[in-house]
Formats: sequence, structure tokens, C-alpha cells
Amino acid sequence: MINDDFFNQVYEVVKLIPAGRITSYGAIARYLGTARSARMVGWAMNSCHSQPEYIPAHRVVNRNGLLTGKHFFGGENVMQELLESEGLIIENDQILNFKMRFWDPTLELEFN
DNA sequence: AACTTGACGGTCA
DNA sequence: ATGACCGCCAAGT
Repeated sequence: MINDDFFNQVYEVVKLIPAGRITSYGAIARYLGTARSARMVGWAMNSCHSQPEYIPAHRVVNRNGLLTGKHFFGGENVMQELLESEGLIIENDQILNFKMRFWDPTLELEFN
């Protein structure tokens, strides 16, 4: 496990998200500890562009399955196209079958 | 130093 | 089901 910064931990989890799956900011926050709120995860993602590694931030959406951060991808539908290219279906900025495609780190990683 | 904002989430009306 | 409010913690102004 990489235990440098909270930001780095967030990035690690995000990078572990399999293609075609998505998770929520709150799920990541909970996995790292409820002490840090979901807002911090969002704030961490805000700095993901400064990371040397590629962070699949498009696989992280809010708990509603809404592509809230699409505006941060340079385009209006870039995030959607990225997700759709991975097999997901987005309609009206919302991921269909979100619950089914949801990838919870606390469940998938659990004790890894 | 104080106030506002934000890629959120849960609860209450 | 929709909308408003509050809690969360950090950064920018």
C-alpha cells in the first residue's frame, strides 16, 4: 500500500478501478477512512492533472452515477465518451446500470 | 484571519 | 421523486 498522502491514496484506488467499472467519491473516502469526506476525494481529483501518472478520473462519479466532473475533461462530453468506449452507457450525463457497474473498493479490495 | 467555494453525501421537508 | 440544508476538510481570495 502506498501511504504517502491522502491524494496519493486516492489516486492509487482510482487507478485500480477496472475499465468498464466506476465508483463514487464517497466510496473511496470511506475506503480510506470516513474521517476524510468525499469532498476531499473530489479535491484530490482536482489535482490529478498535476500527477505524472494517468488517473482514470472518468471512472469516478458521484453517488448518483452523475458525471459531475465532465467539465474538467476539457470538453463537454469527453468523459462520457471515455466511459462509453469502456462499455458503459451514459444517458443525460448519468450512467445507466450504475448500481450494477458500481465498483466498491471496500468490497473489491477489502483486505488487499 | 475570515469568508466563500467545491469532481460529495446523507437526511429532512 | 425533487429540492433544500447541513456536515465534511482544504484551498483560494
